[in-house]
Amino acid sequence: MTGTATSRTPAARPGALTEEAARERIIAAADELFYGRGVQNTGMDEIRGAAGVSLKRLYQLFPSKEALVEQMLLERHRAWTEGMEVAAAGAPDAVGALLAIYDYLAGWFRQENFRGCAFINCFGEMGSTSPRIAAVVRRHKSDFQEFVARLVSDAGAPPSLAPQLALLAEGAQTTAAIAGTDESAGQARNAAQTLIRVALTA
Amino acid sequence: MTGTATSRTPAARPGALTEEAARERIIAAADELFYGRGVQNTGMDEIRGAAGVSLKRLYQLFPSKEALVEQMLLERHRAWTEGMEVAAAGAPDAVGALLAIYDYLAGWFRQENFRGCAFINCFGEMGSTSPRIAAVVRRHKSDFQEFVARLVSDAGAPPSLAPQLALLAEGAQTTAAIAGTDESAGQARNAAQTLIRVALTA
DNA sequence: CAGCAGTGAGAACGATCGTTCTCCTGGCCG
DNA sequence: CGGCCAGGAGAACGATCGTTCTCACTGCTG
Repeated sequence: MTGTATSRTPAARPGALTEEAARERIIAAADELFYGRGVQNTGMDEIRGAAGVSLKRLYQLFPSKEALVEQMLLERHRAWTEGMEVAAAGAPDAVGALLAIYDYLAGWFRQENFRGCAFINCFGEMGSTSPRIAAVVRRHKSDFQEFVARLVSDAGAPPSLAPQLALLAEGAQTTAAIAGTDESAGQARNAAQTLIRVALTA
Repeated sequence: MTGTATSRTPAARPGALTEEAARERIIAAADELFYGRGVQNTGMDEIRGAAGVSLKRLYQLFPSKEALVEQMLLERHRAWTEGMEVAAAGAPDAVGALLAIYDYLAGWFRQENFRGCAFINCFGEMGSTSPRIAAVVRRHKSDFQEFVARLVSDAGAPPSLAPQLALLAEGAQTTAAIAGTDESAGQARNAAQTLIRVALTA
């Protein structure tokens, strides 16, 4: 606003990172550390080190730790939504799309850095002190509910099936995180199959 | 050990609390504060204030914050197990006992201080840094799995039903916590009813 | 009655951490 | 070529917090 008319992008500095690149590296570092170790067990200094930026740059792009957590959750939400939609789109039919949810979860659970749902973890850690974070988490969960409801509708099943299938997915996530195994995905898938079959033949 | 032969209980001091009473008050305060606000958002000083004991006494009874968290979780585990067993025992038959799980959850969700499963919350907050806490959480969840498995066996249903019903209970807890409503209990109950019916008529 | 053991109240300590500030270096524009 | 602005590295600051220590007191024991 107050700049001169020639507000060129400083961008292409040789040794330095472009703003976009710095943003991405910071978010990636925040995701790995916050998710892997917990938000409160990770200092901003560690994020800086892992991202390879200066503290100044870090605070220039994200005004506070809370804002960084929020942005990393939003990015995770984007990736989750995209992953779910791709998985559903690859299924042969509407019922297959619903079951694909649990196959997607199974693949996630098998990743060695899997530590449960980042949203649930952050909610437990900051939900009571940060309304912004709590809102992002609620939004994520309600978006997932809507996603499942859409697939249920496509399959021609009654709407009451959707929250039931969502509960199975939620339970599978926390169970896999705590037990440290991926079997809950298959169990949820089997239960979902039964519920879908009954709902469709009613 | 090194005390004199007359190791009497100092117990009945007029103004002071007995060791047992202090323990209970501390655990109660820890439960309320740790659960309501998160472990890391609660200082030992606040626990002391809420329990009405001195810091010295507090550290004498619980050698560290981690130990206090562990003991409060163990107490919660006891209360949860007892509540579940009472709820199941009050049901007319084995299927009713399984469904009573979700009624018990519904009652819990409606409590105004409900903030999700304390074990999941603590796991997210300390699971990666405290093996002791992680172990208590895993034990709690596996005990619940066994409890459900026993009821499923009593009902004459195949063992594969048990983890499915447990997933519904887990999902209902996190969903209720984040959404702030109790409807997930009813949804889980309905889904459970369907799964049980199918499992028994197979 | 003298002494001691345990206690309450709270100060003190050491560490951590979120955030800001200082200093310095190196391109870019005029 | 000289001033200027952006950025990097890291020190510094202020607050919080887990844990321990000090000190005065009280009720019991011998």
